[in-house]
Amino acid sequence: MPAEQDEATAPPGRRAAADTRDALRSAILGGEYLPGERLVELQLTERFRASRFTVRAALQELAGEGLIEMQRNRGAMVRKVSLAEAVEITEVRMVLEGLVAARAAERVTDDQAADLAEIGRQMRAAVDAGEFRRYSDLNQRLHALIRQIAGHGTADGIIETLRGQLVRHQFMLSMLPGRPQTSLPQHERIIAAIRDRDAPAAEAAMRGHIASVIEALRTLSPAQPAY
Amino acid sequence: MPAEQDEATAPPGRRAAADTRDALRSAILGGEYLPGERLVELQLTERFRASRFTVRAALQELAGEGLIEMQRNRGAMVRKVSLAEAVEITEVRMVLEGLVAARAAERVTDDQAADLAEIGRQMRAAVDAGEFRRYSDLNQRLHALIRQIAGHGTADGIIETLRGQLVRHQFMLSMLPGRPQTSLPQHERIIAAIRDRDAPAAEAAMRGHIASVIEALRTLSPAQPAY
DNA sequence: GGCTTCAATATTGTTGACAATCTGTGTAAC
DNA sequence: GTTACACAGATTGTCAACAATATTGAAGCC
Repeated sequence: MPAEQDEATAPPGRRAAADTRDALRSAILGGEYLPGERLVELQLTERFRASRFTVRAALQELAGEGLIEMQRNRGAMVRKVSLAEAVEITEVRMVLEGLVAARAAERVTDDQAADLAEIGRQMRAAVDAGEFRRYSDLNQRLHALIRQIAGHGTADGIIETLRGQLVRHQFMLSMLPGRPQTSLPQHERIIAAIRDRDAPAAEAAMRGHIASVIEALRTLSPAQPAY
Repeated sequence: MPAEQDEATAPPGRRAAADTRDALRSAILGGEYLPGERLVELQLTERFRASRFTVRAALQELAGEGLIEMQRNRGAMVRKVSLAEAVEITEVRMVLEGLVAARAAERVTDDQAADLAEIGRQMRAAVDAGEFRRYSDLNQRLHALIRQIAGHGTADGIIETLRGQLVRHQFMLSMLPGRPQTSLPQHERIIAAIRDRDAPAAEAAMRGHIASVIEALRTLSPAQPAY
């Protein structure tokens, strides 16, 4: 039953709504549209080979995710996230990921604990080798695995939405010298607490980790545009 | 400049998109559409005197809020929130309101502290008088005031969204006998901690309060439909 | 020169119609 | 009696055209 059209082999004709939404989100997250940039429906129509109806539906969904802002009769633009907002968003992530870490500690299986430990080892190797990009990828995998172990759909969805709003800031963060040396032991503490099934320790470790991310964010203040 | 049309005096013609969304949300929250009930676009068109385009936009927004679910080619229905999901949602609220309470403790002014204390006194009076409805209203006002003091837009928006998903469950909760006697001292602890500018205590008190809500939720298990 | 006014243009808001898909019912074959 | 099928009705998905609104630039006035 070929109910869903294969995206790869889709003819040069129109795109489905979900495809357009995903493509536009990737373009925004990939930095092809900068914060504050206007998203004109006609242009998107041409770029994504979709009708205005489809484009508009995609814009509305992304507005719901906080990636863009829409004003009546004035169209959509990529949302600018101020430093203060970035801090707020990360504070929310801090408590949510803390909740998730605690729940992961309660539910982790031996196999999953081994997977966590393996990521921890690779992280240390990456830091030792100075492979920052690889460390950043592992960082994302670690947080994703913890969320998977926790199986907390509600928190997971919110965290994922918030993460999208911060791509630009997080990119700047990963450029900060000395971050890996600071965060590696924090990650290791998180892994250890989950392995030990110590929920309060896991929550505390995760919160401490993200609290230090917030501090680092604040040091970026000058790099932030005025508005 | 009468850019915005006055809702009250709006002619019997079409409704604006935002109005339709708000009206539909109120109808769902007010229980006029039950969980699982299908929301047929044509019916909504007639009820809200809006075009299908407008109705569809409203449905998409409410889907983003988690109030309804949309399936391709199968339309929208009011979301059923299982007990497990209600617990998850309340867990998220627990950590978010904890964050907000801590921040309120850091930022509260003397005037605001006095307002909090006044609500606390009225709560006690309402419990003593057995006025449960009034106590429930005060409960909502208390949480709202704390969030206003904190001024944490990101957490605030998420909490508000989650609250909408739980109206039905919270209604059942307020019917539980003995709840006010349990929650009143918890509320008083929260107020005292914020008044004392003790952020960690405020967070702990708020988390303890909502944790007991979660426990109460779990006792509702048999009242919950199978799916 | 700077400010207001006004028209031209660009862009978004909305509509009704048509196409695609799903759902339920009745019929026929086994 | 049960299953498979096909058809009809209901419902959603998409489109292109039209209406309403905001923006831009130039002309006129002080």
